[in-house]
Amino acid sequence: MSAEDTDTPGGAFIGYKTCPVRRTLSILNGKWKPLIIYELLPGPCRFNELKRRLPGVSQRLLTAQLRALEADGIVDRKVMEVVPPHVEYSLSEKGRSLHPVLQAMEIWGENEIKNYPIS
Amino acid sequence: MSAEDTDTPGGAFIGYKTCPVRRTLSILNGKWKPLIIYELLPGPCRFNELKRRLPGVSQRLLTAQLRALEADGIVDRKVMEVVPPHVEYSLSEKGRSLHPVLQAMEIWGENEIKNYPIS
DNA sequence: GCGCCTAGTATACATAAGGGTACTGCACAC
DNA sequence: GTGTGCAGTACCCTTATGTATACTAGGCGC
Repeated sequence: MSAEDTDTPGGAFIGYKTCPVRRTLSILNGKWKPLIIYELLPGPCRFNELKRRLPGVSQRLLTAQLRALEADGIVDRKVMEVVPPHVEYSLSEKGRSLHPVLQAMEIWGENEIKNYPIS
Repeated sequence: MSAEDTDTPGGAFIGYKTCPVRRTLSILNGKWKPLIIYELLPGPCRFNELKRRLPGVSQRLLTAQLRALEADGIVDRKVMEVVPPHVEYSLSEKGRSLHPVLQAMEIWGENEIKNYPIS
């Protein structure tokens, strides 16, 4: 990494402009973001369905991380103006391009669970 | 993911026992951990050299994340009893097995930087 | 024998990120 | 009119991370 891009106005990663790993981490740096992307890989999903698929996440956090992913162009948010409200989240092209990263995580985790099962 | 492993005593990931992605995230969930592993991939490295290679990290954080990675069996810590002190960090076999994950992140980041350069 | 060097460790304090729960407004079922 | 589902928002609290400083122990210059 070059030492020139040491700017990080909003707490983003120093060096995300030039360091590939930091650039990727600047997108995936939320606790739930990789899991959200992982759950959206098969196809679009509504808010509460996503919440059910991600045990442990709170509404507040899920909203916040979805908004961040939307701002980064990873997730698309489609609002149907009906009652009850219907909001559909899906991966953008850029989001789908993260598939190999999530897949690598999945493969490593599968191997870990197989070799070192817990309780 | 099954709903049974909802235990997470110390703030670890719910479901890390059975969900592969969560299992991987339970190891990589620190802001600097992926970068530390990335920097250690080429070979062993001393503390201050690591610090120099990771602009933006503080001594305190680097120490803490190295200890966490050590506890997870990702990083080996070798202390030479000399003056001045000499401590060498390196990846364990388990740590090296994370190479594909870091590589996927690197590739994605490279592509991003190429397609969407910043300033 | 005093101050400065290395390679860290330890402490204190501030801010950022994560988390829990209650609450909204509207429609539908009962 | 009570309960349920949807897609959030508001409020408050706990971890995680960031910053700064002081400390270890021996060796070196003077």
